[in-house]
Amino acid sequence: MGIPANRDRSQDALLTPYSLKLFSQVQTVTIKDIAKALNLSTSTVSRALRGSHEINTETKRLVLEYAEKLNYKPNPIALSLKENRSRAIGVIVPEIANNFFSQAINGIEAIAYNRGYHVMIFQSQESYEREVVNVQHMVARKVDGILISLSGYTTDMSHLQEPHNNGMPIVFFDRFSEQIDTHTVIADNFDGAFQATEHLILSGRKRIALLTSLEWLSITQERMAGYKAALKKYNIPLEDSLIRHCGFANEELLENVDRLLALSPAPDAFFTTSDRLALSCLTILKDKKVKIPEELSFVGFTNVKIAHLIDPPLTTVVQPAFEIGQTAAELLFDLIEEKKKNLPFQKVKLATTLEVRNSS
Amino acid sequence: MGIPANRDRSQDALLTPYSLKLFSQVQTVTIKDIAKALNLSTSTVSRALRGSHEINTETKRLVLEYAEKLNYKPNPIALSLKENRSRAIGVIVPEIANNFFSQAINGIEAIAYNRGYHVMIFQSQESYEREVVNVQHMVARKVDGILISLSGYTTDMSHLQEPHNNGMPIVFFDRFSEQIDTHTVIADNFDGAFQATEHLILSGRKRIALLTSLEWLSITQERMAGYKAALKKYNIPLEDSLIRHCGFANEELLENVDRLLALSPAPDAFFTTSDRLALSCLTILKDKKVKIPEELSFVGFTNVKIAHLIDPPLTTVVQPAFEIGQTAAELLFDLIEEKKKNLPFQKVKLATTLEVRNSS
DNA sequence: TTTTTTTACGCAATCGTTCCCGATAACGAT
DNA sequence: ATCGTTATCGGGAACGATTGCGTAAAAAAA
Repeated sequence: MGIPANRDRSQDALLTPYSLKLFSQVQTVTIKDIAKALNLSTSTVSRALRGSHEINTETKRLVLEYAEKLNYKPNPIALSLKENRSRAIGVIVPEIANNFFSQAINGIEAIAYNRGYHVMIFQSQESYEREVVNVQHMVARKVDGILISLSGYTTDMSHLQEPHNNGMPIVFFDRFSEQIDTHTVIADNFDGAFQATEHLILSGRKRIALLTSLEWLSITQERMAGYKAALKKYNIPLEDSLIRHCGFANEELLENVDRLLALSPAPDAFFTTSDRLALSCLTILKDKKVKIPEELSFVGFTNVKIAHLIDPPLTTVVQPAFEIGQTAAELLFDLIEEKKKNLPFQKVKLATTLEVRNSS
Repeated sequence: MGIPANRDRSQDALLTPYSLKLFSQVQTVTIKDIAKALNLSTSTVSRALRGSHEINTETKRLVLEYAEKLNYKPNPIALSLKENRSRAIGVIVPEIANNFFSQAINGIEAIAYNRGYHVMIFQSQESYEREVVNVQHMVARKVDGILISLSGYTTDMSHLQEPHNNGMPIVFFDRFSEQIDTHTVIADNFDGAFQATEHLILSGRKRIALLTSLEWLSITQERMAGYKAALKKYNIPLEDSLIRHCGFANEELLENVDRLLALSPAPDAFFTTSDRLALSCLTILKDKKVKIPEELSFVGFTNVKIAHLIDPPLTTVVQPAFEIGQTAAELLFDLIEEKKKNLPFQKVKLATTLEVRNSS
């Protein structure tokens, strides 16, 4: 009986709980508020706020003062919508609970904050699907650029290829893919692995097991190559059964360690090429009462801060994580600000250091 | 002379350098594109996309199909601008390179992703100023809620008080302040410290030094209280000189350790109540060749994953970091979605566990 | 004094989306 | 024949900020 079609909506409005008004939004001062208060147009206020010369000095003063008084802050979302950018960069790492990555993030943030950019951090949790979702979210949120270290299971690159083709600046660090032509920043994985292996050889080890990450990862390939090169230099025959690839499950690692220890002759050294592997592997070996370094030398490839506190103090290849983050961020900003836009893409390689301790 | 007002724009398009098209923006399909292509209005398309009943089934099908084909994704920025929300929550922690916090973040993300929210992670780096900037940025970006563990130097709360008063849902975890009335999730710091101290007492220690964080922090207060309660229970006199507060600089810690060791009689146990303190302190003690646990028992309050690998294996109070993150996130979503809006704010306390190892 | 220039501001479009109103049929009921 | 319903859809105003263009008045040049 004469009930309008939108009855529900008006009722909704009436039924809106008080708390919604109270809780739903943080009111902010807008340029419009300032304009109304000072009897100016929004365009004038806008120009005054950015100090345009075509605004009267007195007017500018009025606007600036009033804006200051009301604590006016420009709405970054409105700006993003208008300008298709966000003054933020996105970072994707497999996990932040990993010293290498958290240090790299610190390096990135150091550079970004200096340049007035914000950093959005995402974890792929070593999941390809999560990585895709994160990339899409970042793109949708109009980040000005992306820094990424690929998840362990990322082989298809179309989620990065598409934004890359459309002009989104992307820089790889640590784990990269050749499929996308852009800047890359990595530790000198080859040399790090070479040094570690050479160190083990020079300390008398001959059957050096290599426990390494998923085979197709760039870091795995490079570290494996360094290992092989060192063996070759010292004429030690390469034995495939000494090389084991591990995913991210602990059982997998346990099985691989078992197989290695079951070899005869058994290996006399373990070189594990990641944070996670090194520590989990050490745990397993200690459980098995393997004496380190007497029965087995042990070298890690990790950035744990407390390698020296471990029993035995852990010999480890350390990556310049902070610097890697810094460099990657700098290269990204070069792309974003199109400084050196005609220069070819670089592959920056930063030196690792071998910290020799008692475990080898 | 009859030049239309929008002449500039068409010229712009012509004058737009190629590189701008190439580099500046990732083009996306909008609702307008779909409307134009299908000869519909944007409102119809919008409604069709969200399955409104007042759109013809056939029209809906057309729109949905076309949107699918062009891979239409709604622009979250436009939505945020319109709806004053972002479907994202913000997290601020002192530092992510800390197992407790990174585990808590994982707990938060687990809950958030289930609910279809994104998580924005920020570090205060134990700096009050950074914390303020981060909070403001999150508020400006219209996060739907904030999870925060306060920086070590945050005493003034106005940066949180203001958004809180304006209805921004905020939940504290780990480090909180009584100044803001909202949900809080913490480990049972009192009980954790009590257990650790009691454990030391029962194993025969009498002069237990407490190395703890900045005095005014909630966690410090609680842990100190637990320590004192345990002493009292066993009638051990409280000695102020055994309690030392440390900031975040290493020299400060070194000085405090020196003073403790110089006491006579010297302490026979160290209880350090944070990740950072425990590990740095252990490093110092090992440098000084202090024998643990013979000369000195040592208990930490940390979430390092490799406490068992340390020499000596570290006795430690472990906080349920992941669960703390989960619980905090759940409470935040309760606030956001106004489920239990009339319930009083809770202070959730989750049990810690004492993992006894050789260092004590 | 007349013309030109400068100064200082407002108008309106735009970014992508939603949603409040209308508008226009078709249809059945009076 | 008139009217109210219902089903479908479009117009246009928001959200907050920027910016090209137009233009009045004031200042400068003629």
